[in-house]
Amino acid sequence: MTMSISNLVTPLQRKTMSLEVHKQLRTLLIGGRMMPGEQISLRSTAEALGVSVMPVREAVQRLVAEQALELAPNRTLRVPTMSADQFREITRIRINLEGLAAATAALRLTDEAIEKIEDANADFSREIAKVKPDGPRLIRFNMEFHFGVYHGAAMPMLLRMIEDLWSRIGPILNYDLQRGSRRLQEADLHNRLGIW
Amino acid sequence: MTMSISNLVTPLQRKTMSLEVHKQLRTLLIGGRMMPGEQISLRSTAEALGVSVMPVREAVQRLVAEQALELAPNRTLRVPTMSADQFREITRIRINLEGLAAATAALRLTDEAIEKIEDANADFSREIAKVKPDGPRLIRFNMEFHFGVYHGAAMPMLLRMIEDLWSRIGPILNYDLQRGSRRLQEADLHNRLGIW
DNA sequence: ATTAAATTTTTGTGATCACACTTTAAAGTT
DNA sequence: AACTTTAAAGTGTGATCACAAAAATTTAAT
Repeated sequence: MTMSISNLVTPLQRKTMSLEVHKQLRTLLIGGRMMPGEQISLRSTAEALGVSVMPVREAVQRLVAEQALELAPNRTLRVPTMSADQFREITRIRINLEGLAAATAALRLTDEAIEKIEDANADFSREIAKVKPDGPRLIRFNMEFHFGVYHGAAMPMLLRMIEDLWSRIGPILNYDLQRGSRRLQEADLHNRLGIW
Repeated sequence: MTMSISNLVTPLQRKTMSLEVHKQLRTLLIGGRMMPGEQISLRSTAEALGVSVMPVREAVQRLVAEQALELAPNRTLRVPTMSADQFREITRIRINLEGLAAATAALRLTDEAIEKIEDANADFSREIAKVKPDGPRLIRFNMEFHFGVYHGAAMPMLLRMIEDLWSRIGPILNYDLQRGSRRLQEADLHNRLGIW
C-alpha cells in the first residue's frame, strides 16, 4: 500500500456564509421542518439569519440545483410539492441507491459503526413504543439509523446523492406525519437488518 | 384514467441569464471541452459571455452543487480532478442508475424512440470505423445513444441524476480520449442491446 | 544569476442599489 | 355589497462597488 501525505491529512473545508446558510436551510428541509408548497423569501431569510441577501441567494441556488427548493416561473421560491408519480420515482431510485449503499456497507462496516447503528435503532424503538411518540425525534432516530448504515459503505459521492434524495422527501414525510400517518410506526423492518 | 388540464399543457420554464449560462457551461463540461483541473474565473467567463458576474456566480453555484465544478478552500474555481477510487465509485453508481433506467426503458420504449437509438448507434459505428475517428463526434453519438435509452424510461428525475453523473465524467473521458485512449472504440457493446 | 522582499493584479465573497414583475391592499365605482 | 381600478409593498434578478486574500509580477538585495 502506498503511503503518502494525502493519507495523513484531511483537506480543509472552505468556510463561507453561503455554505453556512445552505447547511441551515438543508437541515430544516431534511428534518421536515418546512412544509411542501411553503414559500420562502430571500430577504426574509436573509434578515432572519442576520446576513445580506447574497449568501442566501447562493445557498438557495444550490438547493434549487439539489431540487430541495423550487423556483417557479413566476419567480416565487418554494418547497416543492410532489405528485404520487414523482414520489414513486424517487422511491425506486432510493431502493437502488440505498440498496447499493447497504450492500457495500455490509462488507465494510466496523464494529463501532454497527454499535452506533444498533443504538439508533434502540432509540427509535423506544420512542415508537411510547403512547405519544414525538415526530421530530422519530425522524431523527430514523435518519441516524439509515445514514449510519450508508456512511459505512465508505462511498462519499453515493452518500451525498442519498442525502439529496432525503432532503427532497423530508418535507413530504413530515407533512405525512403531521396528518397522523403511521408510516414510520409500521417500520420495525429495522430489526430485520443483518439476520441473514 | 383521469384527464385534467394538467395533462394538456406543459408548464412554462423560467428564463433567466443564470440558467442560460448554466446550460452553456454544462454543455461544455458534459461534452468534455474542459480539462480536469482547469481553472475558471468568474470575471473572465462573464466577459466572454457578455454578462455581469452575477449570472455566472449563480450558474457556477449550481454546477458546484452538481459537483461538475469545484470550489477549493483557496477560493479557486476549477474543473474537478478525480482519483481512480472516485472514478470507480461513480462507475458503480452509474451501473445501478443507468441499469435501472435501461430496464425501465425496455418496458416503455416506443418504436420511434427505438429508431432514434438505432440511428445514433449507426452514426457511432460509422464514425468509429473511420481510420481517424473524430473524438467529439464519437462522444456526441455515444451520448445520443445512451440518453436515447434513458429518456425512454420516462423517469425525469432519474434522467437528471444520470446527466449530472455524465457532466462529472465528461472531462475525464475527454482527457482520456485526447491521450489516445481506445476506450470508446472497444465498445461495440451497443450492438448487443436488445438481443435477448 | 538566485533568492528574498515588495508591489501590482486578479481572485471569490459580501453588501447595496436599480429594475421589472407579481401579489396584496386600498380606494374608487357602479 | 360586489366588482373594478389604482396604488403600494414585496419579489427575484442583474449590475456595480468594496474588500480581504491569494497569485503573479516586478524590484531589490545578496
